[in-house]
Amino acid sequence: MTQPTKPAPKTSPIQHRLVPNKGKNAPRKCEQILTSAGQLFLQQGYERTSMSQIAQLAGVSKGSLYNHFENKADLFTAFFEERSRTRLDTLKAVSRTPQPDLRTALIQAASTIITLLIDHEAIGLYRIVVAEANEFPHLADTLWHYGFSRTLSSLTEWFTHKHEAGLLKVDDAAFAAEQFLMMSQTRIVQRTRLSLPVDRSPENINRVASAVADHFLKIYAP
Amino acid sequence: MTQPTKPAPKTSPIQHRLVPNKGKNAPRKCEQILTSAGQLFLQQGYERTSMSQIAQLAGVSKGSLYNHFENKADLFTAFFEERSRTRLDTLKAVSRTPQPDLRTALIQAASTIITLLIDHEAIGLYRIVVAEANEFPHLADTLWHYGFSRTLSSLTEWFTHKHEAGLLKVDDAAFAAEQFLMMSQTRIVQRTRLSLPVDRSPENINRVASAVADHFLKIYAP
Amino acid sequence: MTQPTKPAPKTSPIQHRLVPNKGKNAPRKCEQILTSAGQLFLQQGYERTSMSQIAQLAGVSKGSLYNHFENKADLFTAFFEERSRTRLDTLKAVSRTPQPDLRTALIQAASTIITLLIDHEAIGLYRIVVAEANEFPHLADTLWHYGFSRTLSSLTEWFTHKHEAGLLKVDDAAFAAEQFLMMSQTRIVQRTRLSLPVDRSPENINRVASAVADHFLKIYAP
Amino acid sequence: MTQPTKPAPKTSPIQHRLVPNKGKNAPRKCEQILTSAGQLFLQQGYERTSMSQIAQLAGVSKGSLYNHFENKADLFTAFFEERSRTRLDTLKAVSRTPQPDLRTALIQAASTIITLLIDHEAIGLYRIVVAEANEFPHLADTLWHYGFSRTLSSLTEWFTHKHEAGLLKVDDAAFAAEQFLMMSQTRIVQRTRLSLPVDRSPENINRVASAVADHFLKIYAP
DNA sequence: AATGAATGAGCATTCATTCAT
DNA sequence: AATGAATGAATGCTCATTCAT
Repeated sequence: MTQPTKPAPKTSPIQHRLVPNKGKNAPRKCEQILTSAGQLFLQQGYERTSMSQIAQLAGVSKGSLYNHFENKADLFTAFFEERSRTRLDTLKAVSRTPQPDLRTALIQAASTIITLLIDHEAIGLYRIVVAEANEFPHLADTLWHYGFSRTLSSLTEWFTHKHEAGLLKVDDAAFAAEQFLMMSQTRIVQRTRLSLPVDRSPENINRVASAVADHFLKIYAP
Repeated sequence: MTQPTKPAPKTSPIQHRLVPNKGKNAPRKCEQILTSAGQLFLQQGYERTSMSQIAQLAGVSKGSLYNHFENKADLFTAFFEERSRTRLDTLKAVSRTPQPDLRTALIQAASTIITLLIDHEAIGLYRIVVAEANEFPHLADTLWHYGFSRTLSSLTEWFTHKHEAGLLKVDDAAFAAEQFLMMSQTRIVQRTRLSLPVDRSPENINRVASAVADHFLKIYAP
Repeated sequence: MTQPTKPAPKTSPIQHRLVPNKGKNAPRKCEQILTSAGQLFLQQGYERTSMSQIAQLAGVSKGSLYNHFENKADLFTAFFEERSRTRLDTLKAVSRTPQPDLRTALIQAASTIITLLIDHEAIGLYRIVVAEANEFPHLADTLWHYGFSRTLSSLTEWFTHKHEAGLLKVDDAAFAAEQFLMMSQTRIVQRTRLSLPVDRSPENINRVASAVADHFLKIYAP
Repeated sequence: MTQPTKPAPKTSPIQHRLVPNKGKNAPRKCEQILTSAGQLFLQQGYERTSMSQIAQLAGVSKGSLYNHFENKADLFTAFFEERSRTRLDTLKAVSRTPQPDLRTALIQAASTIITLLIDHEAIGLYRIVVAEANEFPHLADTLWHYGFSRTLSSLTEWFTHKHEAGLLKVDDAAFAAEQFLMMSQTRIVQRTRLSLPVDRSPENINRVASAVADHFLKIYAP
């Protein structure tokens, strides 16, 4: 390898090509930068992360950063979109797995949501959106678009289907979905976001998820 | 303790911050500084606010800042505690006003919570806590202590009382309180925090509050 | 020699710069670069013009610049020589057009000189020579060689001829030529060079030119 | 002395106070910076001079520069105005010294002008004005205001006086003044500005000055 | 207490130039 | 000949903090 900072060539024929890529190792630099930037942005936020730090962690020169991204804000946005897309992709799959009965399905859905939302990276992304809402208003759009929006659509569709099947009585399925998402954030997610001490064990997650499911059924039982 | 740059012994993370005051206008200076600092911190966050900016807005010299506060982090903490205390004081009054029937009381409580939480300053404080959770972990304690904690106690007490009166069937009043608080944040509060467009009219607040109350009653009706 | 970063032997400071040309559109690239470089150098000066800018304006890659020119200084010199040669060529033609009487001829000569010297590009070249006199001392030689030198020779020859014809009494024709050139720069040229507001209308040019001619005749009338 | 970089206290009760000055050594820092900046700007021009260089030469920290001047452009402007004012002050005194006869006076005036204009610093200031005419258009105004304008007024007044005394026949004294100034720049000044080799000996200056005087008299003799 | 000049480390960004492709 | 990613030094400037007055 002629490139000193890159230990292994990527052989996968399928790769994301967000950046023009002539040689075979061009995308690696870009990914490397994005990965390092992400690590730092998530940990320290936008302002506390310097371009020098990113360059150093990525093992490239400071000038290289500017060959791939116009400026710090651009790099930040690129990182955020990429992470939002790849990270939250799984959220939309909530409720996909078929379950014998509705209650079990709801518990599983709530449980999945909680688990996903207290994931280190999801917390970081949320933190960033809230922190930089004034400076980078479009981050919220991105997070909403790739994150909540899809989850909500998925849940809405699901509830509508159950409504038609007579298993639930949901007049405003969209609001119900939003409410379900919100109720799932009670205690564990909420406190985790504030870095407050909280029991995040699977047992506790399941306990909260069960309560959410039960309460949801009480509200929307036909 | 949790403050990064100042190892000084703080006997309690939450305490009333009083600056020695000899002359008659000494507190003026201090207040002036805190007010200006608050304005800027809430608007731009910790990192983006410089001591020079604060000094300029407060109309004092840069050096003066350091006569009243050890450093930037100390000033920041002082501002945050003062604002949390004075601002969120009202939150604890939720549910105080007596109402003819329970549903109306719940609607009013939810409505008050929503209105308080989407207030410009409350949003700013929340933003700051989330943004600086890594660097200033004690901010969350402060916010919790002065904010949610009291509201939750108040609600818990209320629900317990209603339970004993046979008007509700609440086994875990603390969880119910937390859930009520969370449900109240559906849609309006949640989206406002992300700076997403949302209808914040009194009518819509009331609509959401009513839904919260109805659903809460469905869950906890005896 | 006089070039700061390039020690390469130049047999003469002034020489025709020809770049090897194999294909048919090779000179195109070179010209394109020189044209774009010129545009930028004249507008912004040497330091403020970056190689990236030049490459972008010329529509070539940054690397290409270095295939045609050793470095920035070399490109700058090449541009300056080419422009000096092609631009100031016309200056030598001053006094060529035959006129019925001497006064008319002098007026026309002064008028031509003024018009040429306040031309946008001539001003730019002068500006550059003066600005970079320390860093690129040979620019002055080039400008002198292609510009003033020829004009002065032409004028000197002309005055000598008139002297021999008894129409003028010029003992030091070279000094007279230099003086004529200098007097022609009174007011209009001088102020234009400093970007000061000045009336550059043909009428005013003619007025100044007439004054120059009349005064010149008063000095050197036989 | 408490200040390490300042070897001697200024005791003079009269001093230029362009910058607020509470202590006794505050103005020194400012002067020190201006002096160093001037030295570098005159030598290398605006773009090639860096703030670091200035700070280093002045013996102050880079940050200090920004306590006294808003930015590089501001420092540059301050330097230029101060130099223009103090330097060219003497120019207005041209023609002040009484002389037995007009010719001698004219020679002396021309000689003074030439000597002043080929002074190292005057050349530098002129160079800077021409070089930065696009970026800093107000420099020309400053130079004109403090330099040529006053000289021209002085000469104009002088010529008018001689005209009224019947010693000259000058209809447009202002133009005559401008012409006298321009003629004085023939050869020596002109070439010096372009860094071209030229004989700058007092004898040669006197020779040119005499020619200027004689020719001027031929033009404007009554 | 109050001031504001001084500091020097750090910031984002640009630059001319190189070199493997 | 042409490309454009890579480099690392240098740029103008800001920052929290100190300290003599």
